[in-house]
Amino acid sequence: MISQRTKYAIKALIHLAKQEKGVLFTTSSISGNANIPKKFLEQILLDLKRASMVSSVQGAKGGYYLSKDPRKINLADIYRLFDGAVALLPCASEKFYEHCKDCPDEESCSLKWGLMKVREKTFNALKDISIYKLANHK
Amino acid sequence: MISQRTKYAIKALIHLAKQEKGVLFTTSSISGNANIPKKFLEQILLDLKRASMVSSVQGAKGGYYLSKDPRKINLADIYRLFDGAVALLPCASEKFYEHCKDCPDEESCSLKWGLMKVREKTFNALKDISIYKLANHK
DNA sequence: ATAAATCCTACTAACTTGATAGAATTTATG
DNA sequence: CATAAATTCTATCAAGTTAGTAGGATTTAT
Repeated sequence: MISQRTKYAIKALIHLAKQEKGVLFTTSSISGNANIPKKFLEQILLDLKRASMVSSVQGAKGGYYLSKDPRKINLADIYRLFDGAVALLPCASEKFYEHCKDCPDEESCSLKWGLMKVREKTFNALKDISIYKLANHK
Repeated sequence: MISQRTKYAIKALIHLAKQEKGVLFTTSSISGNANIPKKFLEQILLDLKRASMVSSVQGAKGGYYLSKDPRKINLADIYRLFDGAVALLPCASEKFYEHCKDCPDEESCSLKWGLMKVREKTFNALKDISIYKLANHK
């Protein structure tokens, strides 16, 4: 399951990607359009900014816009930003690897082996879905 | 991420699958071998029993054994039993479907469409890994 | 100067998770 | 038949996470 944060982030990015580029959107307008609590969305947009997916203009008449080609923003990136590891256990993770305390020998752990296979397939599936695809679907 | 419950369940099932069938294992012995807190494992084995993956013999000299062909127990089944939906949102789930309150039209929701594609790939990956494969790996 | 906007930090209620505890029940065995 | 060994069942709890709220500081167009 993805968190609300991730879900809202994706919806906000789709919203931005549907517009001509260069156009600014305020938190309020995205909030209203995508049905996301405004103050919560503020935090999410800031995180997306820190991750260089969006940029902002401060002050009156300011707002947010996509700062990256929507073909190059995909669900794997967004998922990792808010929810962390794609893998089902830290020991099977690429970006969030952690050693399993209770594992005597990770090399020979068949569970780790299995979960790494799952991770690869899930990662490919997530990576294949870009914001561009979502914004232009149908 | 999978919960500890799911992780322990898989480890316990692998342990049972590695033995000749018909042999009984007590909670204590599995707990010791697979490094799982005993009282916690008790609950997990009961859940696995209710799901017909294992059977038990009560009383002294009792214990648990695999009651299903380990080729037919896979990670998707176990995941769903303890952690629920494979899909990343309830609206994209097959077994745990729930309508999205904030979605005006699920038919045309591109996020749902994307997450269903991800769900299918993840599900196939999970389903492909059986307890038999894990128990006989390497 | 003012209003409109982003930016930043702290807080909190509700829920979930990972256990632990204790007792009831069942059954093999001496 | 008494006992010990095992499953079965239910309740409880501490710690962490999530989803959101609150309030203000800062920036900038007009």
